[in-house]
Amino acid sequence: MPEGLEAEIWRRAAQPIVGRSIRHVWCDERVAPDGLVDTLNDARILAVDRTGKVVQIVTDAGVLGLHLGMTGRIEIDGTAPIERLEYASGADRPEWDRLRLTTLPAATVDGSGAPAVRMNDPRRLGRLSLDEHLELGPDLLTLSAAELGGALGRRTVAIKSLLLDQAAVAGLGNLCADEVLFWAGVAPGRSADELGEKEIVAIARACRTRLSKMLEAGGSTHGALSPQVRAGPAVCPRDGAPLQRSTIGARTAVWCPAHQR
DNA sequence: CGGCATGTTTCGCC
DNA sequence: AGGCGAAACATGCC
Repeated sequence: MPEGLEAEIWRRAAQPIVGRSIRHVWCDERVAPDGLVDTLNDARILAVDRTGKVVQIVTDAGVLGLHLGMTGRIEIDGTAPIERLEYASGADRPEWDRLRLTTLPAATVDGSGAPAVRMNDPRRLGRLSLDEHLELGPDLLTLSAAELGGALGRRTVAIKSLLLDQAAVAGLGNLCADEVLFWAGVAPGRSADELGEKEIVAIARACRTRLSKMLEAGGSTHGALSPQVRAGPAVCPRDGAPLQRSTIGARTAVWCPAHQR
């Protein structure tokens, strides 16, 4: 599930660890930069932030970045804010753990000794970073028409590909990009530079309004184009026309040719 | 077995 | 130089 919405859910859920000290760090060295463990041991957690899809644990010794990839999940104090991933195994095997971080004080909720932060990622496309400089576009939840217009420029890529470009707009993934275009009434394959002002306004507005609703509903899978709708032959939830599946930018786009033009 | 999956990075070609 | 598209990465599931 990890798109910007999931990262935001995890960021919120992680706030209880702010103010604690890191007692022990373990990580899968294949997905972490050298020196990460030594740097973070005994550091104090100052904040948990989000930049695009990246959850950032800010400490007085450095910023730990959690990139979830396609199948990464986070547990806080032994509790998973998002229980299961739509396009990943329902299993949760210890050998898929990529980060275990314990704190003082430890979790107070259940006294189970569970890590304060645990990242589990079956597919191992996710990774950890330390003091990484991120060059990302404006955030998906607050995107303005002016910001989107600036990102479009003279780009000739499909608008959907541009929305997935993290340097253009930060935090959108495949599901949210389809969802936003669905509500904005714009076909995903349209060249970015040929969009009119009204369409730019509609896309930016759809980001702010629809994505906020999806966030409160539970994340990227809670839109009109849910995984259930995407999976099979389905009709448009808005007008009943047959939905179309296309490959755009090497990803599957689901859209309604009747109202997305 | 083939194909597909919420993501990013890299490579070759304009 | 920089935009663009395809391929690669790693793994599980249907």
